[in-house]
Amino acid sequence: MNKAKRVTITDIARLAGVSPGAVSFALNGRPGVSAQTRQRILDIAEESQWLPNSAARALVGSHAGVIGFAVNRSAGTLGAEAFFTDLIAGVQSALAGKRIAMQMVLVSSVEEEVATYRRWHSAKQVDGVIVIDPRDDDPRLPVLRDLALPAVVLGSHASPEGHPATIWLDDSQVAHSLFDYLGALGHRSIAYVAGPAEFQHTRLRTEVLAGLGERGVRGEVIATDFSPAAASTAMRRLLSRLERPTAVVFDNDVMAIAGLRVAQEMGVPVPKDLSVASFDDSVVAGLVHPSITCITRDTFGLGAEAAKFLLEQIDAPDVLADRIGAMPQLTVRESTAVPR
Amino acid sequence: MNKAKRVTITDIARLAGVSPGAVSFALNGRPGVSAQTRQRILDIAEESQWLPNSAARALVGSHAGVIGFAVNRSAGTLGAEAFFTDLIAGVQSALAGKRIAMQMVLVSSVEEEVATYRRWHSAKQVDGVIVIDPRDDDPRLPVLRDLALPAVVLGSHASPEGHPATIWLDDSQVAHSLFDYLGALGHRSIAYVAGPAEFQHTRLRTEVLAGLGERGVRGEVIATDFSPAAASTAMRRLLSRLERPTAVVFDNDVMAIAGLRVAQEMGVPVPKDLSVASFDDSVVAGLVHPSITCITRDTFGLGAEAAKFLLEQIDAPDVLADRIGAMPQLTVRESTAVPR
DNA sequence: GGGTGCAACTATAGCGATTTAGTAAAACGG
DNA sequence: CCGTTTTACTAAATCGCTATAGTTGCACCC
Repeated sequence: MNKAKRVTITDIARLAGVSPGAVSFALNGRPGVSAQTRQRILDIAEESQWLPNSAARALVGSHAGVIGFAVNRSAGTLGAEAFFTDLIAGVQSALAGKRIAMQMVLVSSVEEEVATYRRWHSAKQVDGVIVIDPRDDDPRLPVLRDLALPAVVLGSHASPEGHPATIWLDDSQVAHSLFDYLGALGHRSIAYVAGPAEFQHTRLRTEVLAGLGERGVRGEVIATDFSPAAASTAMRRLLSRLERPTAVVFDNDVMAIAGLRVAQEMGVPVPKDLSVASFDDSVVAGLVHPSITCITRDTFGLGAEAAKFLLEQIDAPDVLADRIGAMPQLTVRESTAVPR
Repeated sequence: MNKAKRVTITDIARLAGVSPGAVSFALNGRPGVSAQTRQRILDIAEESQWLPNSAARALVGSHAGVIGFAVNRSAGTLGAEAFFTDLIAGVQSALAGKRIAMQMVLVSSVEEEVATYRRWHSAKQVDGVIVIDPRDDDPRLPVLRDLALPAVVLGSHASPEGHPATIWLDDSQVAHSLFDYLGALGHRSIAYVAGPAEFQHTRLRTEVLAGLGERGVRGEVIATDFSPAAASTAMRRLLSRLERPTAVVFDNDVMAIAGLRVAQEMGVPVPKDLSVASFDDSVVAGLVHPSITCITRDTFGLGAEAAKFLLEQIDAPDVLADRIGAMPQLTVRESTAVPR
């Protein structure tokens, strides 16, 4: 068995004939060694394939070299939505090359999420976290503030400026761009099959839809748990009524696809008799037939920006300036049309 | 600003009036302290919300408390496939409760993947890894063996038994269950739109299809990069020919959905004139119209099993007994039928 | 020429756990 | 009741790295 003993800075120090301290200076680009010695040390480190032991580094108090991502979704809905993988892929793209890893954990409640942050902080396991799905009166934000754990929140929330840093996503704008589009097409009865009511974006979207009332649009909201089954049920109920809505908007693409299927099963032609749209895009939304009109967000880019922002904040926790996320675009596809 | 100073075993030792060593014994259920003292220490630790500093633990040489997962897929195809999220969700389910985290990284080549394993091992960043998509002559396996890094490989590969441990997935069986089904329906010309040729499962499936030649089935393989665009192109080419295949099988569900759309665009009724099937299932595959006949694998369960197996191996690296993964099932849906 | 400054290092003290060796007191045994 | 084992601890080393306080040696300058 290959023992593969790990190379430490002490080994390098011995090889270079200097003290471990000098090696540390050299490897971290700190003053305290001559250019010549520094180069010699770097060469030896390279040759002997030295890699820093992250545990030791984390212990001495600098960085853990890890950012954390706690996802509060059931395992089932996780796999269905492309949002997470896209976001993660974006985060990874920003982390590539840097010696920073991402730790991910699935939690099943906000309480558990908060506990995870506490544990991560206490165990010095992560340097910062990415937080999604802000809620009204979000219990996570004060905790992150208390722990002084660097964080980037994606979305819009009521918290005052400052920690935690936020990439603001203007959900009202987003809701407007989709609902206004449907209104402009002539739809006067729109149903919105939403996710859980406690999410901030659900509330904002609901408000925007309600706001269209002045313009003669009757809106209706059905809360679900994001599952395709719930979407099917909602759709079936909507289409069984005498007064059907002429457009149904879903919170994500999987629910929209589920809804689409129900419409087809019930013989309701889309988009002729019914328009369908989704607040979330994905590759598949553009591939099904009819393809689904969606709000297209650069989730990958968002993930990358979030990671970069987080890293900046970890480096300089005091320099805080919230950012505005890229505005999502409306992608009109085949599933929406002028109502009959 | 809340300083939130971290509690260490030294603090607990002081509070309990014992030495840090005794606290360590107590907290780890090791002999060396009286039952009474142990309880007192545990109580104090609980009260003061002590949590082990994982960096310190990793440094002394026990465990890092982290398992690693390096995914070699482009960011784009990652989000499209539910496989990864399902697998990850499964892994997480097995890790929940235990104090073990999962680190994930996206790599873009096998070389980079190998380098990642080297780095992880050298930096003692992970205790073990999960390896997917085995290849012919896989360069990763000898490296893992050399590093003696605990690992679990998912799939079938040519390596002799022993390290790394494997959960064998019988891809020939899987291929048989799908291709034989199509053959039994009466299909005599089957196209297989596959992933990259270097994957072991691509080869095995190709072999099975070729084997059907004796029974009068003409098979044909088109290699792609797993992207829906490539699937569309392949499908368009297949359907433009005079002699169309009567069934097309895709390596994953997203490609199948892309192919389905092409068929619909070209006015080829599915399943009447063309059967479509996929080697990978997902929620969406069952929701599109027509729903797609798939090989359904309990990916979530597989992830959970892989994680459990890996943890066992980390605990006892010498006790190795490969396992047989659960056999995937054929899920017949609307997209396949007797050919005209 | 002796004080001052600076560059280039070394020595050493942690960080928070684990772990081994050592020690005092209690229990045991004949 | 004395020698031996066991119990219940403490003291101290250790992991790999960082950071701070020295310690040289050499140039500079009035």
